[in-house]
Amino acid sequence: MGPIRNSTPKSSGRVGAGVISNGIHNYERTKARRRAYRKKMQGEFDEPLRRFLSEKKRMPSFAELMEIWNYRTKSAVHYRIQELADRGVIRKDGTGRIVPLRLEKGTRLLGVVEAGFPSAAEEELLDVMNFDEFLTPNKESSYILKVKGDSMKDAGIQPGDMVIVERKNNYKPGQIVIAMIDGEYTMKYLRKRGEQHYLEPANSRYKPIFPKESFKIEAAVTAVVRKY
Amino acid sequence: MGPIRNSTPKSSGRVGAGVISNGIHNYERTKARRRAYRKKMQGEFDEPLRRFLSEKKRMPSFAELMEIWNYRTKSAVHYRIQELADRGVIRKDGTGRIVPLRLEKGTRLLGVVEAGFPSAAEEELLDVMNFDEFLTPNKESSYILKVKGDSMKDAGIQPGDMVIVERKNNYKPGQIVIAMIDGEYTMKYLRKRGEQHYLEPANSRYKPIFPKESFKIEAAVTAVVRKY
DNA sequence: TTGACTGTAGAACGTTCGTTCTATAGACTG
DNA sequence: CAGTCTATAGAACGAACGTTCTACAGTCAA
Repeated sequence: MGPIRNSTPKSSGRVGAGVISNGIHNYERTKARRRAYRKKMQGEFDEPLRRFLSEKKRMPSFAELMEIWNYRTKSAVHYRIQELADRGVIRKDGTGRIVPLRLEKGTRLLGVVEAGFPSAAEEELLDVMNFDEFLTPNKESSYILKVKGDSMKDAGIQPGDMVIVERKNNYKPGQIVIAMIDGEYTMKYLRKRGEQHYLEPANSRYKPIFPKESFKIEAAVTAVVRKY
Repeated sequence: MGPIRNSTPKSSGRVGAGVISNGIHNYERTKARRRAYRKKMQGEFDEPLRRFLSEKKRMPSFAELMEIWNYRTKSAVHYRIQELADRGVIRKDGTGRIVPLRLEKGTRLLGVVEAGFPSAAEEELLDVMNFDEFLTPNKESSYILKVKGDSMKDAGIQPGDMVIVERKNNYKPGQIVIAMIDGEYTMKYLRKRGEQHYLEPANSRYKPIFPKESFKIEAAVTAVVRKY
C-alpha cells in the first residue's frame, strides 16, 4: 500500500504476483485524501514517541520503534527516523542513538487573557514552556521558602505562597531579599538611603526596619509561585 | 589500591609481583579517613551521572560510564551500577539498560523563612521539588496566560504575572476563573448568589459583574507565577 | 504511459551492549 | 597473623543495536 500504513498489518506490503490492481481512480480526490491523511499520520509518529519518552524516561531502540509504529522491519524505522531528524524532532548522536530535541512536552503559552482560547488546529502553533528551567535556571544556588506573614502583601506575596530565592554575591536596592537582621530572618524590600541599607515591607501597617547590630542578606527573591 | 580511586589512573590497579607493601598502619586513623572518603566519593558517582543526563538527555552506556567514572573495565561499572540500583538512584529495565529514578535535579525545599539556610552537610537531607510537575500536572488541559490589568490585585495577582489555567467541566464558586462575559475575556472570582453566578474582582475600585447575555467560563486559575 | 520518487519489507553485517567468570590488591575483623 | 570482604581488572560471550543494500508496490508529475 505504500505510505498509508497503520491500517490492518496484513493488508500492507506488496501485492502478490498475479493480482491485478484496479487502475480506475479519481486522482484529484485521492491526492487530497492522502495529503490530509499524511498530516494526521505525522502526529501519529510523534505522539507515541512522546509517550514512550515520558513513561520510560529514555528514547526507544529501533526494535522498540518497530512495535510502536507497527513496522515489520528496522529499515522502515530507519527511514522514518531520518525523516524525524530532518524535521528537527530528534537528533542522532555520534553512535547512532537518537536523542529528543522537540519532544519534551511543555505547557502552552497563550498570551494575554484577551487572546482567547485556541482551537485544536491552532494548538500546534503555540509556544510551549518548561517551568523548571524558567523558574530555577541556577538550581545549585536556589532554594524554596514558604511565606509566613503578610508584610509583603502589597507586592503580591501572600502567606502560604512559595518564593524561590537565590544566593548571590551582591544584592541591589529594590530587590526583595531574605535577610538576617538582628538575629531574625525576614523577607522585605532592600532599600538604600545614602550609605545605609534598610528593609522596607510592602504593607502600610508595617514600618521600615533599620538594622541595629547584625545585618546580613542571605538571598534574593527571584520568583513567586502560588498554587490554588 | 582498592576502593579509593579517581586518583591518577596509572597508580591504580594491582601491585606488581615482587613489590612488598608497607605493613605499618595506624588502623583507626586509616579507617576514619576511608569512611569520610567513601562518603565523599558517593557524591562523585552520582554527580557525573546527573550531568550526563541533563546534557545528553539520556543515560550513558556502560562504556561511557567507564570514562565518566575513570574505570578501566565494564565489570567495575557493573559493580557500581548495582550499588546505585540498591540505593534506588537508578533502576534497570528488562533489557539491562539503566533508567534514572532519583537523578533529576530539583530545587531544594527550605520551609518557612525562619528555618535558616542549610550548611553544606545538611544539603543532602533537603526535600527537592520539580516545578513542572507541581504546577501543571495536567499538561493537556493547561494553558499559560499573562495578566493584564490590576482587577485581581488584592488576590495577589499583579499585571505581568503569569497564571496557569486549566479547562474543566465544572467550576465552583470561590475559584478564580477566566470567563467570556458579554463578548470579552476577563479574570475574576466566580461567585454565586442564589442561583445566579457572577464575577467579582479583587480590587475595591472595581465592581462585581453580573452577566447580561452570554456568559461562559473558559478555565479556572490553578496557579500564579511571577518572576523578577 | 513512462519514469522518478516515496515508503516499506527483508536479509546480512559489523559494532556495541550488558553480563558473567576468574583473579587479585587492599581494607577490615578477630 | 589468617581469613573475609570490598572494589577493581581483564577476558570472553551472546544478545541487541543501528546500518546498509536490494527489491518492489504505490504515488506522482509530465
